[in-house]
Amino acid sequence: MPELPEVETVRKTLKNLVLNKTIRDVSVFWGNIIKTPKDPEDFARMLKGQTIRDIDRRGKFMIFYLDDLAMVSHLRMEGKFGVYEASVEKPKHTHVIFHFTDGTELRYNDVRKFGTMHVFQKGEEWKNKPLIQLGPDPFDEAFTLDYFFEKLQKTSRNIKAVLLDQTIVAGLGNIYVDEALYRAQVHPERIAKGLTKNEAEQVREASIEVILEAVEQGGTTIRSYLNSQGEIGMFQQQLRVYGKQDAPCVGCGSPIVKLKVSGRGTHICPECQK
DNA sequence: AGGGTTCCTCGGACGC
DNA sequence: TGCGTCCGAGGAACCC
Repeated sequence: MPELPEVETVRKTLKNLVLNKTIRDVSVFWGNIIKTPKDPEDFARMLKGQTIRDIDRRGKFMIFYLDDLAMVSHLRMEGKFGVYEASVEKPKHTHVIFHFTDGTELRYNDVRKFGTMHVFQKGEEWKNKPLIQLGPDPFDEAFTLDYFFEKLQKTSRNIKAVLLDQTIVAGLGNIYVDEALYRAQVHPERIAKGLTKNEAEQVREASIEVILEAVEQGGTTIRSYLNSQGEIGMFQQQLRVYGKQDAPCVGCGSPIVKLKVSGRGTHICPECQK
């Protein structure tokens, strides 16, 4: 499940592979992935002849900058980008292919078909969904304690739901929220407005710390995540609660418990998180 | 405002 | 034991 650290790792590895390549044509095999413009043929027409100039990222979104366009891509659960020679056989679940003029192609593969792509004229990407409402990255200087604490005051949702809300802070998903709340020793079902300012700061700092460590480690590979060079991440070795149900807590030895919070599988140490 | 539903496929669990 | 069936996993848009 690509969250910020996995998307950042994909961004870095993919950038080396596609920079300055020119799109000759685009094939879309599953149209629902293309959200803007609505018609996949218009999407393909816009991209033809454009050269990839940069790849940026905000939260879990990658932003491909071309000559005149910005392509915003979300991998959701299982989306993957890879660059191949056109002669290499196309595997199952390849839904979009960007054919380059040099005989290679950028392929988008996604078993669940949940990923999305939007193309805008450059500059329009921040004025439209999906980027317009996105909050800051956790390590962005805009993610201050005052900002975060004020957001917490305004909602009766639990703290886990708030951390998963991409309009508040962008990039945390189920894995890193569980890890951050464990490190902050805060129970995921705590009502956001009930946290003290000190607890909010613990949560904020733990979120930043977990995300930075995971970026450093090239992300977390659970089941299927690989970067664009086919390499796994290493952060799964640092996980303390996610997927660790029944294992002893590294802090106190009590068994890690799995429960459901806001409809999500959630992992906690019931002794350490209050 | 916030909870429920939807998208989609696979693999693991379950039943016989 | 082996095979078929069912359901959970999950991010975010959309609906009420």
